Amino acid sequence: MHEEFPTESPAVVTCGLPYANGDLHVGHLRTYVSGDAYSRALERLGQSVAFVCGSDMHGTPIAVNAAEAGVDPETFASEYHEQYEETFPEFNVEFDNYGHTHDATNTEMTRSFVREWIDGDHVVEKEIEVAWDAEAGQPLPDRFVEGTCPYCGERARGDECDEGCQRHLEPGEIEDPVSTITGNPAEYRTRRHKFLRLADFQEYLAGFIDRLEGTENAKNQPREWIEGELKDLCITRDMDWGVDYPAEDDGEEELVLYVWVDAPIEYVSSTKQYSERVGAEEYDWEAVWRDRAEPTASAPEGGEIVHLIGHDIIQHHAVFWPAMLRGAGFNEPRAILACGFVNLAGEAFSTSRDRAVWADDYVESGLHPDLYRYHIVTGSEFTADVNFSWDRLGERVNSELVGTLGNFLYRSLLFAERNYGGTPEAAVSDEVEGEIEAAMADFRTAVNDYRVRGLGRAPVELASFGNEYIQRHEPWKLTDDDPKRAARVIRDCVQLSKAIAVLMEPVLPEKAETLWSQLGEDGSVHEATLEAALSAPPEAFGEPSELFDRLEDDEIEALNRQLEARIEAAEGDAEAPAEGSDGSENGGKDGRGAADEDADDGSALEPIADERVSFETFEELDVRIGEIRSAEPIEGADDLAKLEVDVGVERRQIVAGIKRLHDLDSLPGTRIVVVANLEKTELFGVESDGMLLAAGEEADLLTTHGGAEPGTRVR
RNA sequence: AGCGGGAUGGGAUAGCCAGGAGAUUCCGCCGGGCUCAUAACCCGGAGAUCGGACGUUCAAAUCGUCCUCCCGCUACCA
Repeated sequence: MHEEFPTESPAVVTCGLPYANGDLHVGHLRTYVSGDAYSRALERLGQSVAFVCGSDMHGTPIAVNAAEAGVDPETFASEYHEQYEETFPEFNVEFDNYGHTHDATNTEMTRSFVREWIDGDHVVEKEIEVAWDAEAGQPLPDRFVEGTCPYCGERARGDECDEGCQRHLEPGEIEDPVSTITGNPAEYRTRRHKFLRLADFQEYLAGFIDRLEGTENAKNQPREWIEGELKDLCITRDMDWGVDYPAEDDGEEELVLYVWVDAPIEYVSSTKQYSERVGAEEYDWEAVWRDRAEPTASAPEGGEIVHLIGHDIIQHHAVFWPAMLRGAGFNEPRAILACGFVNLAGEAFSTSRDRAVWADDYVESGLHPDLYRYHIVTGSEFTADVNFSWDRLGERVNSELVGTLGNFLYRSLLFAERNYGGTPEAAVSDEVEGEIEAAMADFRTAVNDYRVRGLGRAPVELASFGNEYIQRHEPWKLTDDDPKRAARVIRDCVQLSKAIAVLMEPVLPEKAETLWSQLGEDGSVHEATLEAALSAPPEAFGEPSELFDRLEDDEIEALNRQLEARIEAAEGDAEAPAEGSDGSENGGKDGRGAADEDADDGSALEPIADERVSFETFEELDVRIGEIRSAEPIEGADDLAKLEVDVGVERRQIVAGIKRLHDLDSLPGTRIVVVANLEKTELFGVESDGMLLAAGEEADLLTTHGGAEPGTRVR
């Protein structure tokens, strides 16, 4: 549907904005390295391309964490912004422009988007009830309120019943709301908010999703939203940290735009900044982003917009974002590439528990950035989740980069330099030329199919062919007997080396540049196009050196030990989940704080509550001995089991979260302790009439010591 | 619950959209070769009923239906 790369019109490649609220880890870097590699690959094809990004500076978590740290949000976010700017180049991720959402370009751009929506009559105002913390004197947006789900009775966050029925909750719906900031009950106040009427774009989005290219997950997942009913998107928040809503009258001065409004617009702003720096003749941001053709009903005209993101934010990019662009008369994304997450031993990183491999860890390891790049880009399919392991990285570096790639290049160039002082005079064989052409074709296909992984494999496969080729022709035996043939073989190997340099540039940019100069080339491989793979290298070049060093076992072991110790500390320990581990500097990273469910996992004992309850209050609980009669898992639920419990006077059906923690078959006959007069509720569609008591994360069931019969009251 | 992704020799992973001999690459294992090269490189071998069942087809890892298990998303996590 879209024209193949390279196209006449300019392209822009973006990466999801890092949220300026914590340190970067190797999971984040997967996206940025992939984006960098993809953008470089487009350049090798001769595509005009800008690679842009910026820090996401707004939103409630930053505001709250800044307040906790006693600084203003701008200072707080700017520190992380500056840190990111330093970190990316350490991984050879080189943005053409790296801005942030709080700069003037983005603030103005965002407001102009919103004005377009208002002019196009896509914005509606509604009065909604928002949760309010009287003590803190502030509204409680989104996750800063917790309470009880009105539908299923489970504990829920303000915006979503995350533990129970999974329903999205509108502001005001949640029962017994409590502020996660102060722990006080939240009250409700009526506020006027602005909404983007997404339904206006329903039909447009249906067409868009059919045109969208990229990874399968990005093309398929949004269909659920687009084909369903699109709710109005609340685009304002009661805060003072953010981009001010462009007020046309009084009374809205306190509203800022929702962080997901100004964040993606930074893609446009950052491109504009790049354009302004290099000049519009060199790169014109409007030619990319503006829909300048007659706005036909279907596809707009413009440049090629390619977004690389983590697969957690597909919806924002494939539903809200194109609607936002469309509503403001902008071009739409051509492709979205959504990558999988990096895990540790099958489990997600937990930044709050320091269960992660941080960008700094890698930098401090002294390993070359290109090694990480190669490993993360080629180690698995882009969309798949992947386990990070130093062992695996070491194995692949030693066998593929040192053994196959580095070794071929070194033996070829060393042989060429010693015997011919550079490139021997001979023609490249048809076989080798064909092999290089095939590799080039694979590379082009990988770019056009958005297979980032394919980019890194092409050079190693060519080197593998080279090793086999040089072995088959044994030039070291030919130098005396048949010098002409030897020269031809080495000429072939030198050409393969040059082709490898070009092909490896996207994934291994710094190493490719070193190889380029070893070949005696002037200029930079970063300027070369794919065709250079077939042009002759300079006649003379100097003695090469090994491009990659072997990673020694003890080096890897040391990194492994560090990581294992950290995982252990994160899992088992009682000490120091949040504030603890490495002091004040870490305070920011724990920012998601109370809302972060994995922060309070099997950790320190919580203090006994200060507030005492009266004996009468206690008496209100009817706690009884029960005996489990049957226990069966609830299909589809991860943790829930349906129990039938004999409480003496009657039998009760009780749902409990013990599916994974106990062997259900062995439970019948077990005496347990039950709160018998708890309100009935429905969990996962199954009625639960009572609650069994269990201790701790492992749900250690409370039972009896003597022979108390079912139905006996517990006091 | 809905949606998305996944299950492939001992481990890790390709292949699936466009069906064509049981399949890629890396690690590990066994045997051989070579010595220009970083104990590297090259060749050969053992090892898998491609998660399960049914179906479509001359032909299924690949297409369809159902099932099991894992991971993720569901509007503030890359």
